[in-house]
Amino acid sequence: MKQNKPKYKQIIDAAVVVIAENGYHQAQVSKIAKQAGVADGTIYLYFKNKEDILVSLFKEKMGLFIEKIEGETSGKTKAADKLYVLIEKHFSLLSEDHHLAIVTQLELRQSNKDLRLRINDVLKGYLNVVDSIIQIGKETGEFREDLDLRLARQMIFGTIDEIVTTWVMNEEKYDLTALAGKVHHMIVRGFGSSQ
Amino acid sequence: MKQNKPKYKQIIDAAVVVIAENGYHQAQVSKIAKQAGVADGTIYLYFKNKEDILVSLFKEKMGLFIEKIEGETSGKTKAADKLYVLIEKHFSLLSEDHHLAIVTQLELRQSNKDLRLRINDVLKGYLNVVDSIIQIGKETGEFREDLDLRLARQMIFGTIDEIVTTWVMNEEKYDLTALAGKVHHMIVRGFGSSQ
Amino acid sequence: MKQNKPKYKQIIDAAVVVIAENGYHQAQVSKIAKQAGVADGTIYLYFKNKEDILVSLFKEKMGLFIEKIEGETSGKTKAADKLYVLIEKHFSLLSEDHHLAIVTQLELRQSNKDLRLRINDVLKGYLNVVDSIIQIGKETGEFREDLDLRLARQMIFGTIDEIVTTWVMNEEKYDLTALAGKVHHMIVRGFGSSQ
Amino acid sequence: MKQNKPKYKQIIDAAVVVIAENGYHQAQVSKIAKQAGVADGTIYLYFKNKEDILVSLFKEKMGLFIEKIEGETSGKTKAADKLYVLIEKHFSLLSEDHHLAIVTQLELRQSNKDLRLRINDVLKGYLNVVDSIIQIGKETGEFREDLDLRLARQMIFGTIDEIVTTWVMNEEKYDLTALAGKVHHMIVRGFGSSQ
DNA sequence: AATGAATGAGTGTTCATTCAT
DNA sequence: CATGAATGAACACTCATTCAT
Repeated sequence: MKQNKPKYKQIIDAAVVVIAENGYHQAQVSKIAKQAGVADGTIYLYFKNKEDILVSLFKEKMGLFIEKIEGETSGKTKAADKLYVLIEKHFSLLSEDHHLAIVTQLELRQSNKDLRLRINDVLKGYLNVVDSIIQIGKETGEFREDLDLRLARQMIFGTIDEIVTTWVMNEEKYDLTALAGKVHHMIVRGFGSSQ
Repeated sequence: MKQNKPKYKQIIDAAVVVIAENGYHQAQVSKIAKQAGVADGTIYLYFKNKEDILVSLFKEKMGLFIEKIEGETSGKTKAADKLYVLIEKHFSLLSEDHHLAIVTQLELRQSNKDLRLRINDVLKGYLNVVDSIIQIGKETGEFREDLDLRLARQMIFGTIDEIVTTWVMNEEKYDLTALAGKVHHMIVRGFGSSQ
Repeated sequence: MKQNKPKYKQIIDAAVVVIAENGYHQAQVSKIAKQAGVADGTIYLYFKNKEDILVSLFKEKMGLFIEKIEGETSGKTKAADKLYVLIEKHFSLLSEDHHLAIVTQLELRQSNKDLRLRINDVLKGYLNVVDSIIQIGKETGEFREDLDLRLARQMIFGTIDEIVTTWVMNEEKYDLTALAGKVHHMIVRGFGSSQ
Repeated sequence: MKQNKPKYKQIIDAAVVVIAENGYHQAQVSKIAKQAGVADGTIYLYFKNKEDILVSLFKEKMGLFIEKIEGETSGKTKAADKLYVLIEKHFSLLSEDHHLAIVTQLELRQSNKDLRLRINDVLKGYLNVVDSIIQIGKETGEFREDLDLRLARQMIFGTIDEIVTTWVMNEEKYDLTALAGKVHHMIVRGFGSSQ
């Protein structure tokens, strides 16, 4: 398994650093190799081509991301609590990894359509977690019965993603994780004054 | 004012078509020139460089977009009604312009950080409309007093944007405008069952 | 017609020089461009890719070659005389163009199968001239009636080509053209002594 | 002697197969190693470098080739008969070894000048056989006294080689060996009608 | 104003060879 | 003897921009 060889992870971590610090279009393979401390050619012993590095990067990092979030949400029973944990964890995980936040929110989005389609595939794992939370909420009566699953999922992901992206673009000047409560409340209770 | 000369608009419209049909990275200046029916060099009499075409494109189209939405929302008194109109109009305007939808939702996002910052500047006009609706809602008591303006804005924009992007990626297979009501309800009332 | 533009010929002539002096595998596009006094990119305004330069080179040069030989042979009536002129002209034309001789006899043969097939296509023009001479000879009774056209053609071309190649590999140390008479005699009369 | 170790021949035979099936430029050392059933590095225990494989290949195969032809020709007394046997054997040996025919006639010619010079060295053994036949013919009066040894040799080799190459390029669709008689007659008696 | 020929900087990938095990 | 992971040099081609006409 190539995934277990140390150089595989070494190169992926190097790619995150290089992309975060130089931008997507300035992340040449030779720069990644140098950062990883290997020769250019060595990259191609572990990855089919440059795109494969980027997809693998996203898979590895997003895989861990989803795992952690799944682990945390499974500790809660109520859908609303699960949702809170998801938001809070999403924010905190990216707050803790400056480079990864830049890469996933800004740089990787500059990739071409093919790459973005493959990235979206990986994202499906995350969206499945979201879906199951909504489903549970509907079943327990916490959420409206007539809630549209797809739209609800898109609202949750769209809101979280937009908030994180703005935070990254603002150079992470404020405490993202601290916003989790308010965001959670907006999603669950909406804008309306409680009457 | 160059903006009033016929070739200015001609080139921008050509850019929309070329980018929509070929993708951002295959939208060479020479292709845009050909589509516009002018020589390559002529482009540079109206635009400083390629980036300038894209920013101008976004400004022109988004300007019209904002104008129309502002016009429609001003016809409503209540914040919730204004918000509904904004969502409905946002969906319908993009539904009506296939090329523009592809360009703004998919292709232009592949641009580099600089260009995206300038695009965000243009977007501020739209976000101001959103802000004023939220503000009105808070003042009239329609919306919660403690609603965080920035977060609310990000939720509205993030939700709408994610829904439109998914719709475009799904090749616009379903009726986007028909979703306005549900989306509006989710935003204003949240997921919670009405108690 | 691109073929009439001065830079087209300029680049082809540069390619002949560069290949002759550096060898096929050391004839980089940038070297050819430099020799031609144009920018690298200019090459691609006149040629589809590197292979296209080489095929065009062969077409142009071999085209002239065939034209001249056809012109000279048509001045003779008897097949044997035509054949003599063909051999003599073949030798003298390559004797006069040192660079071309190296390129066609040694360097261009290092190309891959695809390119060689396209080169063979061009050669067909030359072989047609040979064929028509043999045909005439057979019709006039100068040559044996049962002479196999294909084999005779291959003997003529194989002999001439081998002699020229050896001469080029020996660094053109002797007078090639002076050999025409003997070669002609060997082909027409064979090795046999008195008949 | 490395030449006697089993892996030496194993690698050479692998090279013939790989070059014949993939072409000269697609015959990577790693592919040859795989075909030979050894590790890449093992190649370098038996050969100085890649070029050495090819030269050795040519030496081994051409050595056998010359041996066989020498053996057969020595069984004849008259020069013309020896020449016939040489042509017939040359054709039949290559007809029997499809891979070798492709490698010697098409693929190995794509090598660079250095390699071709070393290949020519090996070829000298073959040309010496040809020379001795011509010499004998001149001495016995079978061939013209004033026959130019070098040109006669080049005619014989050039003719045979061209005929074989064409046959290989035509995917060996016809019986090559059957042509020996006609070719022999053309060389010895020429094109002229016997009067 | 309009043209379009010319420019030239920039980069992913292959593969012969080495050498520590 | 044998291995095979690691090396790193080398190059065709694109395309935004310019400027002489």
